[in-house]
Amino acid sequence: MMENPDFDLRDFVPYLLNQAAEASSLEFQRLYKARYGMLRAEWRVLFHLGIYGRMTAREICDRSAMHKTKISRAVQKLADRRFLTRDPSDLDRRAEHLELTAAGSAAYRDLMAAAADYDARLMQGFTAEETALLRQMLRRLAAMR
Amino acid sequence: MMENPDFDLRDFVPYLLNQAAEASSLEFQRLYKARYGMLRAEWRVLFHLGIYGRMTAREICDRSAMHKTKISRAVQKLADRRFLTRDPSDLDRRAEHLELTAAGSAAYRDLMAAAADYDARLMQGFTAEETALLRQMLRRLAAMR
DNA sequence: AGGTATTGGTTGATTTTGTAACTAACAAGG
DNA sequence: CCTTGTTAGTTACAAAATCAACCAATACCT
Repeated sequence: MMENPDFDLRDFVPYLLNQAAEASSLEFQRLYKARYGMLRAEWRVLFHLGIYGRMTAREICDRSAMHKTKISRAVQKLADRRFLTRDPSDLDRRAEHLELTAAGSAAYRDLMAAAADYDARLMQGFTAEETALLRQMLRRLAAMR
Repeated sequence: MMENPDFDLRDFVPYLLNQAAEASSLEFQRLYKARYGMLRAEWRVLFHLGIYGRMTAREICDRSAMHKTKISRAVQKLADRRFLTRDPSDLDRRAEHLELTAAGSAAYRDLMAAAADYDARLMQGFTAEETALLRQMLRRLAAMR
């Protein structure tokens, strides 16, 4: 527990991360909200299913580190909008396999393209090396939980 | 709007930022919650007043990019706990100058030391150069809003 | 001065999130 | 089988965030 009298809270990494996360999410958030009326949890579930394909809520939970109630509610809304189907598992009748419908898949591809575009814009002031290092550091920090 | 068919959403910077922000905030959040029963908004107001000294809610709002209702409620709670005093401004009678009390100041210094410590632990797997670059990039991303 | 717009700050209603408790299904051990 | 423990997912309730409306003070404009 060493003291550091020169520490400036404006440099506190969790604080900076939160500021950067909020600022960088804002515009994209408006996009999926405006286009599909989605919340962040819904967008995340959508994109997990888009990337990994058919999977259960539990698997999304493991991979995304979202809380299971958030996922449960997001899945419900996406199912209401016919963006995904729920298919009870034969092996474990508690679990359901979730899978994007054609509409869900289209929304996923649309938002994925928008995200790629947005990401490029966001990072355009940085070099490729800086961006790669940033991603790598963020992944490590995220994995520390 | 150029297409990038190779883009992986797991590399989407806003997503990584959110994951890293959440993971890195978690432990520290528990600390100020346990020690002072504070919410994140309260801790932020506290530390803005600790850093900048006497200032109004509006100034905190500008500097922190928190919503004014969150600040208003955080200020109320901190005032209830006698962590700050509210002093109506002479120049503008709508505004109040906020200032930490001795107790508020002590809490600030305590948490500030804990933050410094936590920050060091968080970044100990990275080089000083990497950490400096990370901070710099986060500041730029945060300022983009 | 008088009218209108803007600003600092608060409040209440609505939405979203987090916490716990719960149901139903499975699993392991005897 | 029967008990105990665990797991997938949902629901109910409490805590918190967001949004719109609001009040009072100030600024702007003529």
